[in-house]
Amino acid sequence: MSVKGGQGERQVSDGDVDSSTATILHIDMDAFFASVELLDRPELRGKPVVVGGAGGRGVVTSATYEARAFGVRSAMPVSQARRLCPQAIFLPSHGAKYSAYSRQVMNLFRDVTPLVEPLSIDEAFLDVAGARRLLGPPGTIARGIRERVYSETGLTCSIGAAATKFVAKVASTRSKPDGLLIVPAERTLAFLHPLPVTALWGVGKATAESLARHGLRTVGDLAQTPRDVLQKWVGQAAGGGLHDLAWGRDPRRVNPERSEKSVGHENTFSIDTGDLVFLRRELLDQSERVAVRLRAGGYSARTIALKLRFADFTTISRSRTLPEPTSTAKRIYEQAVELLEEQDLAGRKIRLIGVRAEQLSDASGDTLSLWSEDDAWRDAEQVMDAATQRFGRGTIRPATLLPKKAPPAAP
DNA sequence: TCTGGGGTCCTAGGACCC
DNA sequence: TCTGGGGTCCTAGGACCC
Repeated sequence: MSVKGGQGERQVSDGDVDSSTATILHIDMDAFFASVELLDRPELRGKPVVVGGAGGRGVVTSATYEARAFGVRSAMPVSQARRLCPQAIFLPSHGAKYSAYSRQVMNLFRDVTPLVEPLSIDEAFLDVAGARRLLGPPGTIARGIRERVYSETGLTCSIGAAATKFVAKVASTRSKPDGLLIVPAERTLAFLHPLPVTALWGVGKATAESLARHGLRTVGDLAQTPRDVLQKWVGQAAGGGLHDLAWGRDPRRVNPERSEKSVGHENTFSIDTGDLVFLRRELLDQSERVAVRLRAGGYSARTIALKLRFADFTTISRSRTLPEPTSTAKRIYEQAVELLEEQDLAGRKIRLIGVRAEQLSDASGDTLSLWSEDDAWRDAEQVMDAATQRFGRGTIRPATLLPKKAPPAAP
């Protein structure tokens, strides 16, 4: 039996498979950013299209399957992608557009069940156990979602259905693109054990190499290795986790209410710099963005972290925990600058700087009431003035999210 | 080949407390 | 004199994911 999809029909799972035990769906949009771009550029359909950061230092964020055929992959430097596939069409990212489509499909999922856990901008887990009475078995629900996603957005997605989150995730990956793969509970081990260890969520380059040194290449190999031996090789949590996953054990529930644990912004410069005035100005901009997002989410942060990446790509982070939580740009900026100025840069050039707010809590009772947006504005102006003196007026791009002169509305 | 920006989670050592 | 044991917090770094 084939699965009705968007652009074609693709058979992945056996037609008569009983999906009743595969109540967790993992839904993953296909080549999401590139596919969204194609909606506006239908003439590019069927061609290699690459979405990536503009400028000399960009990486590929999304590539059509036609581009992947040339070896183009996500996270690859755009310069390398150009060499692999010179005829590809390279497009810049449009983040706001992707967010809008993301919201649309997530809301569509919530029509099926409230138990939707978004994992990233283009994927989510759904627990459809409770939706079965109304909507039928998970396989039927999944086919319905795939049709609705395509008819309402013109985008295709792939769905894995299984008894656990982790197997559903592996299944959706193996069904790509534009596919559906159902793994009934009783077929879990037969499905998992032949797969390479790299198919497991959390096994990347380093872990795969470490496992290979011990002769472990498949999930079945992992399952046959005693748990404590695995833990010795790759660490307590990772080893135990891998052993559980290799046996299909994954008790994690679909959690629709997961909250953020940190909020940050970072920026890689087109040219490495050691100029402190420029770096402070960048920190101010980033601190503003972080603060705005904290307040929008109703959060305060107790820890502020600074991230620096040097010209040689070595990366350091320095963090400090505050006496009390904050959601103000001023405090965040002050901490970040303090951490920056404590570093002995010794003339080293910097390619990236970033700020992150950690240890988030509900904002009630935080320091926002003690601080006015006017304070932040004056503070911002001082830094901007210094930067303008240093670089000249025309070269300073305004910090886009500096507080407006109008005071914030009282809560 | 020359490496983005958004995150999560884990480890490990030291401080500190009981 | 030679030195426990556990728990929690803080910090730095790194693997990993999309």
